[in-house]
Amino acid sequence: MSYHPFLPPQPSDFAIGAMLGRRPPFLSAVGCGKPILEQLVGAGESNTELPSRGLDVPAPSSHPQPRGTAEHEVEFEDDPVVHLESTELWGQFHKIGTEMVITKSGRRMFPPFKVRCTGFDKKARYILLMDIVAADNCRYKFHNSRWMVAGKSDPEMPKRMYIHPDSPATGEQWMSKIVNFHKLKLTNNISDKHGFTILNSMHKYQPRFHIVRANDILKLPYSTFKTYVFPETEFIAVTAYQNDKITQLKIDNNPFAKGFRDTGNGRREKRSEIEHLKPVLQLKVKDVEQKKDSGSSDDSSCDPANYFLQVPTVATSTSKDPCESDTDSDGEAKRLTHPSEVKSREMSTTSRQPKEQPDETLQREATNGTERQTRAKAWGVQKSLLNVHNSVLCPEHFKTTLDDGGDRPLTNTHAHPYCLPTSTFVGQQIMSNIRGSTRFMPSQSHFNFIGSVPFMAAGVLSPWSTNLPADRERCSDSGAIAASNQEFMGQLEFPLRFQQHGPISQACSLEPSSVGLIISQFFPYNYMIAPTHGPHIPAASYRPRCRPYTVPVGLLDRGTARTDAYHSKFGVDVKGSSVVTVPVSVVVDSKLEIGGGPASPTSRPT
DNA sequence: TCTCTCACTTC
DNA sequence: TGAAGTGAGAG
Repeated sequence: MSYHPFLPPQPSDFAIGAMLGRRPPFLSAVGCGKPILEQLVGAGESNTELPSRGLDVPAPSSHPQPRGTAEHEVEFEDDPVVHLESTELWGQFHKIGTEMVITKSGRRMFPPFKVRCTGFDKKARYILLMDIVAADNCRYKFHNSRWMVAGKSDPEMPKRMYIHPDSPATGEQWMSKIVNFHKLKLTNNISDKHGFTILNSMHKYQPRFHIVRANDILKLPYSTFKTYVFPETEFIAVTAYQNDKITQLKIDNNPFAKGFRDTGNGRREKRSEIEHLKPVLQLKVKDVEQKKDSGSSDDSSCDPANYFLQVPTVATSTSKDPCESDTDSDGEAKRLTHPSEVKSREMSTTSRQPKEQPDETLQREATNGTERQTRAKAWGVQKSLLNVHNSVLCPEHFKTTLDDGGDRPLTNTHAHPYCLPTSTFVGQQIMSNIRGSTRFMPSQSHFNFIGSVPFMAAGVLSPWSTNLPADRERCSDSGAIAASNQEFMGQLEFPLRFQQHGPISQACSLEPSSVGLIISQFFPYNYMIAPTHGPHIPAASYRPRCRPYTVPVGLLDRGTARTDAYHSKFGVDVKGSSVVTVPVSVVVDSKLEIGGGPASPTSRPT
């Protein structure tokens, strides 16, 4: 069975659509906390059993074979299995409700997205990619210590797909290392020119991992995609942390935030101490001055240490047990590769909590909420609060994905990706399926003349990129957004835009005259390819300051994917069998992360 | 809600 | 040594 990302969704597309940005009918406001897995297999496949406690898995035979066309059956002789690393850590975050900070200058994800791959054909070459798609069509707010739906989502940001900088590499190389996507950066800057992944704040997202068997990035648009989703990596993008527990978890686990750990000598304590010291110091200085004026002095009173001793201990809302030593200076590598340590940390974290009564917690959190509102009022942004629906998302919605609510650690099942069966996407299909485009209508000739299409640089307008604010305005209400989406789907228009040239730190784009032009017209992503990649792409094809191609909304994410996701039995990694299409604008690092292999001379060990 | 600066960290 | 990655906090 195959589908095309630009064709109207099929009835069975609901579940994946939920994850890919299309609002699923069962994921509406109240009580929408169905497990993602349930969403995945429940909507379109009514006869599909849900994995009870993560153990029972629908037999693959009960699902339509998610492979692509027959020709791809032949093409794919491998059987990739993907395992998410740091599942313990992801699980800890997921239980609370993972938040990822997005900034204008770009922020990394933490926990980092890392996978371990097996089942590759050792000799074949693969391209590994990652993208982040909207998990639903909702905007959220953090209210009363919970994430709640706060209305319809804002218009989608331009989609970008991140190609792992080692791509393409042989299966042997990929399998020899943990594939790390920590260089991927998140931003809320819609006009970002670095190739960062652009997200909307206060929206929920789901990272996806893709495997493409191809020996050349230029072949991406014609290649078969195998897509993997790890529900525990779902997160809400924020410009500032909302949940103190997430903040503390990040501080506890991210080496770069070590300075904020209570047990360290970090700035948090120092700054707090200084803040508390200020009045004391001022008084003391005053006192000293007065004494000086009176002709006397007190050396001891001039010793800052004495002032320090007079300052009460600073307590934070998420204070840790002072007895807990800070032995995590080894960095994330060690931390993330020792689940037992992570687990013990989790227990340690838990052990800190009992000192605080639930009521106190609620009271404190409510107070925090009040403080936030007060602050919001002060800054005159209360209107956003007045405009929410207050629809309550299942309070445990983050927890429900794979957690059966029992004692089973999230890790047990979180390691298993859920393949997203999709379909095969080839150029001819595009040709036969696209209709009604009025702008940059792809034609067969585009394919025939790949490589000879003139370079069309900056300046081509698109309502999906720089015009997005206008679109946002037009879609100021949910109906308009839906209408907008519908309009886009209905017209099947493929506006194209080549962004202006600009500095690119995270990635560079491919010279559009080769294949980018074609790609940019068909795929709702930016295609950004690193200039430093191996011998597979002629150096002449790269233009370091070249632009990514911004193409609008994720059509794939608008209901074109199929729903019959499935996963393997508990304890067994899921085999990739989804075949998506459509990459699109792909972002690639200029630095390599997995590596050391012969085909990746510039790579370095993780 | 968001942006910016700061002091701290890792690498 | 310095670039880059952190959350806190002010605005």
